[in-house]
Amino acid sequence: MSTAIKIESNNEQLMLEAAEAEFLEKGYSSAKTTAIAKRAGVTHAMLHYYFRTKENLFQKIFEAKVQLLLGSFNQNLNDNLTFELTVKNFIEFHFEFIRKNPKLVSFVYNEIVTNEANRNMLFEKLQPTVAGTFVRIERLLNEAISKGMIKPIKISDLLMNIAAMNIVTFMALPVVLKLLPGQEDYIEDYINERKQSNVQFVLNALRV
Amino acid sequence: MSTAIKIESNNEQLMLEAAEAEFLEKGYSSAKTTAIAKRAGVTHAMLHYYFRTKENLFQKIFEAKVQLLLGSFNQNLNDNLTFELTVKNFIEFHFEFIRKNPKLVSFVYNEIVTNEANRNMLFEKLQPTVAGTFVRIERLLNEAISKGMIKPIKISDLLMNIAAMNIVTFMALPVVLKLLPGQEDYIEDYINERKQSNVQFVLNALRV
DNA sequence: CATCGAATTAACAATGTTGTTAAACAAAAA
DNA sequence: TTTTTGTTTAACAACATTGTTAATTCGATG
Repeated sequence: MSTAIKIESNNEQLMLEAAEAEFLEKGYSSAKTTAIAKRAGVTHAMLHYYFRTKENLFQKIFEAKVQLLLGSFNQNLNDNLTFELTVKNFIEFHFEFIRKNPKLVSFVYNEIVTNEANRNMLFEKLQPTVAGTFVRIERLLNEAISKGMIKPIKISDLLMNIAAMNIVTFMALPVVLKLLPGQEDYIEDYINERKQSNVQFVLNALRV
Repeated sequence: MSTAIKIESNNEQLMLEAAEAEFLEKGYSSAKTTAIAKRAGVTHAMLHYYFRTKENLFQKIFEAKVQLLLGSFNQNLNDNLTFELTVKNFIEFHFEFIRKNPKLVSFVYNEIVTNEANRNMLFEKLQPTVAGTFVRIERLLNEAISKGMIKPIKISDLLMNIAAMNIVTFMALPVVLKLLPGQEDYIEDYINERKQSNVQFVLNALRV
């Protein structure tokens, strides 16, 4: 859950947790330091004593969240599996990561779209992590294609489609909740069905 | 482009256009009435004279944008086509709509997520429009499935996947722009390739 | 032209938001 | 106990943001 932020005092911990919740819910510009302080149960002067500025506090949270997001790409791809099974595992791993961190993607996305400095920060951290996984998957993909095991497709298209289908599952939750009125028990079913459906959809699209 | 908002004066027109741009770029809470006024070239008191509150002004824009978004579902489905061609047309129509209105989806999405009143408003307007198209497509889909022409799939999954794959094409633009540095000429190519790729991906996933 | 009403402006008011500061407080070291 | 150091609070300051109001301008109509 919580990432690599070192905590000295108890209040600092409380403020970081409150800031994380507030920033993830509302984004940088809509989050208010006063609201964060209230949420943490401290005076808002405390925030400034510990972090000086809203910007500083945000950077701590944002950096941790970027790390978390990038970490989700560090999957250990087992070379011994069939490509289909590799894809299945990849989709399910990604799906479960989004399920555990439902607000993460739209948070990071919004901040990199609205702030170029954040965008550049993401890209620096992205280079090593993704270059490794990306290249490995691309090699496996192209091997499978040249062996005639799956239909040709660009790795970027495949990854974008997988991410999109998984993410939309959770982005649509506010809508789904309205369409399944009252029966919040079915949400779990909806999510699990989407997971299977996504795997099958992609595998069907890839099969020759 | 511009929707069914009646304009009395020239300044009102300018303010509405400025508000539309500002709200679409920043969302309700980050958009500032002073910025909208400056953008329209009028004093900010003018905004309040014409619209009284930021909320009023926003509602006008938001309602128009919801209408526009819903209108994109009013496709005339030709019953005489093969289901594959119907799907192809549907994907391409949706893709082109998103291309023409790249900020629309994330704008409407953000506002309905963060504000329950907006969510309810959307749902009221959604009932008739979508119920028609949705049911028609579902019927065509189930016919094609029962004839063994395509693999079984839930209509909601199919539509969500199509929407997700199309939308992610444009959501990813800030990232793609960084990865294709300098050569903004290739953006057009990237978009057109995505369009074809999405159609093929979905059709491959559906084919028996 | 005079007048009426709508459009526009400048000034102000109220509240929200970020950030500072001096003083009070607490805990540990001398 | 006194000192010292870091923590916490209350009060304030500066600016932003939304909204109001009274005065002014402008255009049409008598």
